Order: sequence, then structure tokens, then C-alpha cells
Amino acid sequence: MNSYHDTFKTYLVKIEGRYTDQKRAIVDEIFKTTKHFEVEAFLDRVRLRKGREFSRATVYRTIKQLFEAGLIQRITTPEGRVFYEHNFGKKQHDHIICNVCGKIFPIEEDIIHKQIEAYCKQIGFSPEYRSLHVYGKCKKCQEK
Amino acid sequence: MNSYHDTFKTYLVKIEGRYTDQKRAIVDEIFKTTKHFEVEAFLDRVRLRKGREFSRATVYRTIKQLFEAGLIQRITTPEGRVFYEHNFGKKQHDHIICNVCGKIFPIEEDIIHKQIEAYCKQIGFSPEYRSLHVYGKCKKCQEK
DNA sequence: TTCTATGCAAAAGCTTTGCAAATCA
DNA sequence: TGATTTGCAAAGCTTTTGCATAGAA
Repeated sequence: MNSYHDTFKTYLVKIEGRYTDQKRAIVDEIFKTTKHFEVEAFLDRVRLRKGREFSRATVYRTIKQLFEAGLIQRITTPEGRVFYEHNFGKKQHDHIICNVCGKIFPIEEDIIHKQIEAYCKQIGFSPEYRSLHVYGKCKKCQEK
Repeated sequence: MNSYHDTFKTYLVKIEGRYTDQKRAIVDEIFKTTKHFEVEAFLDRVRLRKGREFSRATVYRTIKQLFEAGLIQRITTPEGRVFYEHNFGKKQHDHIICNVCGKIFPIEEDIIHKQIEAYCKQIGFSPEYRSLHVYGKCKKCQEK
């Protein structure tokens, strides 16, 4: 139980789903390549790379299952764009996003997370999922 | 320059827009009532309260202008639901959201904000907009 | 008077769904 | 074999847009 394939398989067993060739290929592509992706761009890529047709519907359906399995998370920008990224081997879900170049930086600061958890505890809230997004201008884009 | 109407008016002057009856009524409704709202529900309410027809398009267009004027912010949940809320007289943009009852709690903790700003400074990122959403179960819903 | 805003309906994006055929267990 | 999945196209939702008319400045 130590790869994303195994994790997904376990989830599929639980919901009585099947691990098809398409799902395997999609999972492969998600976990082996770029971390952040938008569905339409991903669809193009998976079609290009895997050398055959993948229907839009199947990609959407598989992404949904991966999301429900907790293997990927959804990032929605204030402008309404939807990104996904895989969680595998990661604990945090926080991002700094440059409004100019679109680059996404992870936040590795444990102290922020602890502060948030402490606040939740204080008001009796039991947190399940957290999303912290900071938008602005990255160092490089400021210099331009 | 101390009411939301004035602030919006200033913005409209800047973009050479006009302050119409519909806009005034929409702004009134947003700032005088519930803090968090979804567009369709708001549309129903404004039609009910103001006793006349407001077109969907006008409501969307006005909300967009208010967003661009910085008077309201957009909250997008990981599930893709879009909420708006007014910023007037507030400094923070962070929320704790109960997955069960849907209630939204503000985060008033300055220490979290400072920590985030410190981290951005550390990596040379210049933050413009921040959104922190924590999902889980609120105290009441845990007790049920 | 001139130029923006409104209202309507159509169009646009993105995502989901129904159905017959294909595929997995 | 029996149930789920796929692919396709159609449908659904939310949001935007084109256009003629109404209204602000």
C-alpha cells in the first residue's frame, strides 16, 4: 500500500469500482508529470502522450474519483479557474500564486498550519480540509 | 467618502460608469443584509424585496463591478460553489466553513495573518489577495 | 444629446449524464 | 455472465454577451 496506484485501487475496491486501462493511464499521467493542471489541458496532454483517444467524460469521471479518494485536491482561484494537483506524499494544501506568471509556490511553513489548528481548537471547530491561497506578484515578476 | 455608496460611486466615476437605480438597489441589498450570498439566491431576494424586476444580467454585471471595485470578495469552495461577501469595514478574508450546516465563521486571528505575511516576505513574494478556507465540522454539528 | 446600462434571449464554458456498446472481475 | 465503464452527444448550470431600447449626465 505504498503507491498511488495501490491507494486508488483500495478506494475502488471499497466503492466496488473497477480499475480500467483508461483510469490507470490517467492516474499515471497525473502522478508522473506536472503537479498542477487544468482539466482541459490535461485532456490534451493525456491524449497526446498515451497515443490514443480518451474521452472527456472519462477524464472528468476519473478525476472525480481521485478527488473522492483523497488523492488529488482541487484549487479554485478567485477568478474561477479550477486546478487539480496530487497530494501524494504531501501533508499540506497551501499555495502562493503569482498573478502575473501564474506560477504556484507551495507553503512549507509548519508554524502557519499549527496556528490555524490552534485557532480551530479554540472555537471548537474540527477541521477536515484546509485551503490557503495567497495571490500576488512573485519575486521575478516584481523585478521585471 | 465613508459609505459603500460613496466608495462605489468613486469607482464608477473612475471607470466612467453610471450609478443607476438598479445598481443602487443591489448595493443596498448586499450591504444591508446577509454577509455571504450566492448569486442566484441573491437574485431571488433582491427581486422579492425591491418589489420589481431585476434582470439576471444586471445583477451579474453589478456584482462584477463591485468585485472590481474591491467592495466585495469572491469565495469559491472546493466543491465549486461561489459565494460573495462584502468587505466593507473589514480587513480579513478568511473563513471557517462547516460542511454539515454550511455556516461560515470568520477568522479574527491576527497572528495567522502576520505569519502568512512574514512567510511571503521571506520568499520575496508580494501578496495582494489572500483566501484561507478551513472546512470541517462546527461545534454544534459535532454535538448532534 | 450622447453614451452607458438594462433586459431579454441566445451563446459560451465547463461539467455531468443517458444510453448502447465494450470491458472488467 | 453480470455489473461497471467507456465514448458520444445531449443536457445542465452558471455566467457572459449581442442587440435594441431605456436612462443617466
